[in-house]
Amino acid sequence: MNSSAHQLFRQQTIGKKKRERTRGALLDSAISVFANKGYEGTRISDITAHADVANGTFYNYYQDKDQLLHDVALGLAVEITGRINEEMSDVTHAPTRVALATAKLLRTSRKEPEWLDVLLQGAFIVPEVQSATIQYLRQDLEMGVDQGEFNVDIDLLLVNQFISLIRVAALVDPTMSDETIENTCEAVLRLVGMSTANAKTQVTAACESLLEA
Amino acid sequence: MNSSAHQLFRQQTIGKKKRERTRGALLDSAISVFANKGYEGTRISDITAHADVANGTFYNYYQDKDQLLHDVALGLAVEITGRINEEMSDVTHAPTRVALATAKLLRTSRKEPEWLDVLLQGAFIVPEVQSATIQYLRQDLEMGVDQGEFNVDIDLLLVNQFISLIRVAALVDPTMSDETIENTCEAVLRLVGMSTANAKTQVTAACESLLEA
DNA sequence: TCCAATTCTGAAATTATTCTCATTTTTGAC
DNA sequence: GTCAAAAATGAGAATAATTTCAGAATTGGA
Repeated sequence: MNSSAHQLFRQQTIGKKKRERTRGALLDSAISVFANKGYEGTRISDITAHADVANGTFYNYYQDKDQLLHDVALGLAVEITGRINEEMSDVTHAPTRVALATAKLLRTSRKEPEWLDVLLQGAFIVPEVQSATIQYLRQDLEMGVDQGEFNVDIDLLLVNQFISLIRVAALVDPTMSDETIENTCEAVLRLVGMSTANAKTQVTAACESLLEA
Repeated sequence: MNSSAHQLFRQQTIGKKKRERTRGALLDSAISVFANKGYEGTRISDITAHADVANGTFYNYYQDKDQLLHDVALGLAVEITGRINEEMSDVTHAPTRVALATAKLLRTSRKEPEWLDVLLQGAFIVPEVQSATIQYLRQDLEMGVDQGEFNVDIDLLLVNQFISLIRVAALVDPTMSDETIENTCEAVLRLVGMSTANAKTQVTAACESLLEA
């Protein structure tokens, strides 16, 4: 086994001592297996087989699947939100930020479909991952209201509605076509109270700036 | 066991011969157990214990959990969509239909939280249930576009976005408060391209007509 | 009421998965 | 290169869930 395209955690542990490298292999394998079989459907042995280690090795690192999901999903949350936020540090217009963040997130999912899948599984199971995921989003939404661009109350329901639109995109179109990305960006802007026309304009602008970069 | 509040399938099989009554008990128990433990987390023995029958009895009716979920979710889909459609047969204004159907669905969920939960689980696993669920919704959405009220393309992505907003309401607020219902109705109307103000108006009207009935 | 057909039962066989730990192998500091 | 510490191994014990089926119980039509 060990045929993952991605190498997120192994990348992060190159040069470190063996213990961390094996942990990285387990985490990377967990991403692939959770994404393909679902968290509930995954057996410990699926992960050790994928990571090319013996079954017992798992227990040198984690007591159960839950702890593994926690680490994997939180690691993904930090990685993904970190990258996106960094790339948007100079954008101050809330609708642009929201459209850009959504498009960037879905583009990540096109390149690494397993990442978003597992991140979202984690966000619905591990509270800590949910908080980490929601945090940035909420800021941008409130910024949009302050700027008079979004016309809606920001509460937990809205934030979860937002996240569920992201999830649906990955579910309906796992290849994550440009069309799906744009439609989803427009949908989230409509959700926060922008007109269809206005949403289209913002998304077109944001997606163009994405192609330049 | 056998402590369910609801009795959907047993109700439908009263008077029928034993075989159908036992099947009804299994189906009702499946609703409760699937809702509380999730489909993946449910053991055959959880269902037979809840239905107060022996373990082996399950195998007189189904070969595996999948077949049971199919019957349960499809039964719920028929029951729920049937009821709602019947009650709206005289409503021809699309935004009213959509707001009303959403509110009615979420009110069902307040009374029988397990029903919507299991229906939605089924809709994401059993294709036949998905079709049954989507069918009516799509008609109303297209009607809204024809009437010039909805300003958006109707495709599979949009329909799934719609359903995911329903799901989120049940997830975020299992008690399904009036506030959650209204907020969700407004959100779906914004999703299909209505303005925040317009959506509010439609939802207020629809919810009032709901209180009269 | 009777009794053949139907349905249910639950102990036990089967299959699946987790978890342990004595032993072997590898690591990396010196 | 040496060697004590660290890590990995994998067979098998423990636990868990599914599935079967011969016999017991129940049903409902006559």
